[in-house]
Parts: sequence; structure tokens; C-alpha cells
Amino acid sequence: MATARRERYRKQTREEAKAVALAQLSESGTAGISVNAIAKAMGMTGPALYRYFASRDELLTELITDTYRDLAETLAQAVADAAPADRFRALARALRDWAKRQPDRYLLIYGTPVPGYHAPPETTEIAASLMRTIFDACATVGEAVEADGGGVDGGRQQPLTELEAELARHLEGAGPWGPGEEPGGEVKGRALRTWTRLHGVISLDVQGQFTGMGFDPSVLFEAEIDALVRGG
Amino acid sequence: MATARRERYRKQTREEAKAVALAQLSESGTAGISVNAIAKAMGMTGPALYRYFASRDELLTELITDTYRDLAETLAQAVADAAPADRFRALARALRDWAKRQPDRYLLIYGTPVPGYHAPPETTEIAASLMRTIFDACATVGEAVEADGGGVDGGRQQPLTELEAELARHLEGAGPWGPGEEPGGEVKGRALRTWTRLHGVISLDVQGQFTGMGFDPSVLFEAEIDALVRGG
DNA sequence: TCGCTATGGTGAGAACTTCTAACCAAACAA
DNA sequence: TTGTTTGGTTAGAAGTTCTCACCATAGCGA
Repeated sequence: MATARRERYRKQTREEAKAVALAQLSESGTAGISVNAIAKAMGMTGPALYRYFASRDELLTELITDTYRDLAETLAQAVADAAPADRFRALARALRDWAKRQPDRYLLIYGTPVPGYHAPPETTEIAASLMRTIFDACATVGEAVEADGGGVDGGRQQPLTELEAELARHLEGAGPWGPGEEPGGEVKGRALRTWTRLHGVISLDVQGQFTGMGFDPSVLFEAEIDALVRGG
Repeated sequence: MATARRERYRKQTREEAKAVALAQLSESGTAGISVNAIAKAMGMTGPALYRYFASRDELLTELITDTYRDLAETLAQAVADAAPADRFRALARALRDWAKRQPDRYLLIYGTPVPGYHAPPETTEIAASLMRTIFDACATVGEAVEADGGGVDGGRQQPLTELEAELARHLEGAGPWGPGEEPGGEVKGRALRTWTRLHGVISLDVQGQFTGMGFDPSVLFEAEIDALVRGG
């Protein structure tokens, strides 16, 4: 039981390996992560690392789940720190800031799936938790319109009946809502479409598709936020 | 001059190699494309293919430019076939259909950038041409509102001044408009934001981020189209 | 303190990868 | 017929992931 030192050491070198892997990731992308190179950078030979990670894929998985957790915490924190009325704005900005700070990590979870990689069930759980945070904040979008805008029926102008009907039926487990407090298709649709819009500009930005166009992507993002909170 | 047979043969085997590469792409992703494996599948040894492609990167570049061209043609055709009022709807649906039919090719140009790959200037030209087609159709979005909607000032409800000011200054070369016929920031903003919204749902769909949520992504896409043409 | 075991490291090597070099045969041109 | 260009081969260098056999050492109980 007093072998805590060993476990501590083990965890420590695993963390160091992942840190080096992250550095490689931002330099040469997903494919640039090399077990051999990581080991060499840590001052040991290649096969030694296989005492800590069964395979390159396991290391990748660890990187991905860590990223999910980090992003989820960051967003939850941002939401918690914001005034209730600004929750969505805070989440949106926190999401983009995080993505811009570490583009490769954003692409690690929301980008092109890694070649032969299949996410273990453990990963999807963490992913769902992250989605819960995002959906929760996105669902509040447009509620501001209800407050100062129209009458009883709130900010609803045009019914998105098809989508809402579809979502009312499905999106059960994946949604952020526990059993019983599940909202109608309207809220679900708002959350879903808000998320896709945020991802649209963030992903294009992070992938560098805006470079050369000469405008400031953050202005575009702010405009999209404004349009979203106005219910547009 | 009568060496046409040789050139024809050369072009033919290049096409065959690219076809095999595309098959590998859809099976195992970008990293799964192996020069050796392609050659073997074509009935020759690995190094032989280096007579046709200087490197793996050159093959990838060819794949990418081909994809740009293919998508550009597809979209241009769809737009040309549609009635003027339906141009945007036609483009949006053609874009999604194409992406769903060959997800890996969509990700090849709009997904996570390939590891060590740097696009040659030739590529960016073709990409710009594609953007021209997309922006052209996206810029028409909301014009329908002007027709049956409001008065002289059209479908403009809230001014996105910041973004429009930014775009009025920049987005010169990248825009789809020739010198002289360049529109104001308003149209530019509409096109840009429309594009990012289309990409948002298409990319998440193509990357499989909707799987497990239980709803039909095409319904979401149609809802997004509806929202867009209504100026929302 | 002695010895055992689990752990962490090593080098060798198999099976892949891209890509170069040397060589050979066949097709085309003069 | 002779010469050159082109397309193919095998060999091999340098890299990758990952397995295996071996060895040293850290921490444990007796």
C-alpha cells in the first residue's frame, strides 16, 4: 500500500508523455505524433513508452478524453462565472477563445476523425457531458427575445415544424436534459441549430479557411453571436 | 508528335492511381493512402509509381485539386439548372448531397488540413473559383425577402455594422466579384455568414457527430435552409 | 539485512512506410 | 539499325509501430 511513489511516478511520466505529444500535435498535426520521437524527447528509447501506453491509439485516446474534459471544464466555468442573461455569450466566446488558443485540440474532437481510430464508449460519455453544457447554454438563446420582445408566445416567428417534430421524437439520450425535464422540439431545435452555427465559423476559422480573405474572423464571430441572441 | 499514345497511357495510369487512392481514402482516411499499396493494387511494385508522381504529396495535391474542380462543376451545374429564384436552395442541396455522397472528399478540402501538406498556389486559385460559385449563390439569400417582404430597404432588419464595415474594407481578392462589380459589406456579410452556416451543419453531419442523436440530419439541413432564405 | 518480485529500461528484429539508386527491357525516333 | 526516352524491376536507406528476450533496480516481506 505504501507503493504510492511508484504509482505517482507512473502517472507523472504518462503526463509528461502526453505533454510532449501535445507539442508534437501542434507542430505536425495528428499524424506527426510519433511514439519513438516522444520517447526520445523524454530521454528514453522507443519501446520503453509501451510500458505506459499499450499502443499509439491508447495515447491518442487519452489525449482526446483529456481534451474533452478540459474543454468541458472551461465552458462550464465560463457559464458559471457569467450573469444568467449573458450565459450564452459567455459560452460562445469561451468556446471560440479556447479553440483559437489550441486549434489542433479543437480539431482533435470536432475535426476530421482520426484514420483507424474508434472511440471507446468511455469517450462518448465524456463527449455527451460536454454536449450537455453546450446545449444547455445554446437552448437559452432567443429567450432574451421573449423577455423584452413579443408577448406570450415569445420570440417564435416562424414554426420550424418539420425539424421540431423530428427532434421532439428523437434526441433522447444525447440531449442535455434529464428524464422528465425534457423540453419540446422547439428548444431542442434552437440548441442544435445554435451549436451548428457556432461550429461553422469556429471550424472554418481554426482550419485557416479565412486566411487570405483579409477580414478579422473575430468580427464575424461576434456578428454571428449578435444574430443568434436576436433570434435571427 | 506522334507520341500521343505514350501521353495517353501516362495520363491513363495516373487516373487509375488516383482512383485507387480515392478508394483507399474512403476506407482508411487521409493517412491510409499508401503509394506502395496503390502500386500493388495496380499490379506493379511500389517505386514504379514514382515515375508518375514525384511524391505522395503530389498525388494528394492532385486528389485535392480534382476534388475542387469536381465540386465546383457540380455546384455550378446545379445553380445553372435551377430557376433564378431557387438558385440558393439548389446550391445548398447540391453541396450537401455531394458531401454526403463522398464525405472524405468534402473533408479533404474543408476538413482538418492534411499533416505536413502545404497547398501550392495553383490549388488556392481553384479553391477561389469554387468560393466564387458558393458566394455568388449565397449572396442572393435574403433577396427573396426584398421581393415579397419589406419596402425599399429590403429584408434588412438589424444592421450588422461592425462586420459589414470590416468586409467592405477587406475580402477583396477572395470574393467572387470582379473589380467594379464589388458589392457592399452587407452582401458580403450575407454570403459569408450563409456559407459558414451551411458548412456548420454539413461538416458536423459528414464527420458523424450527429450519429447517435437519433434524428435525421437532412431535416436539420432543410430547416437551416428555410431559416436562411427567410433572412433569419 | 537478505532475497524475491514487479517494474522500467535496453537492444534486436519483424513488418510496414516513403523514397533513392542502379539497372534492364521495351517502345519510339532518326 | 542505332540511339534515346520511358517504364518497370530489385536493393537499400531511413523512418514508423510494436513484440520479444534480456537485464538492472526499486520496493516488499521475512
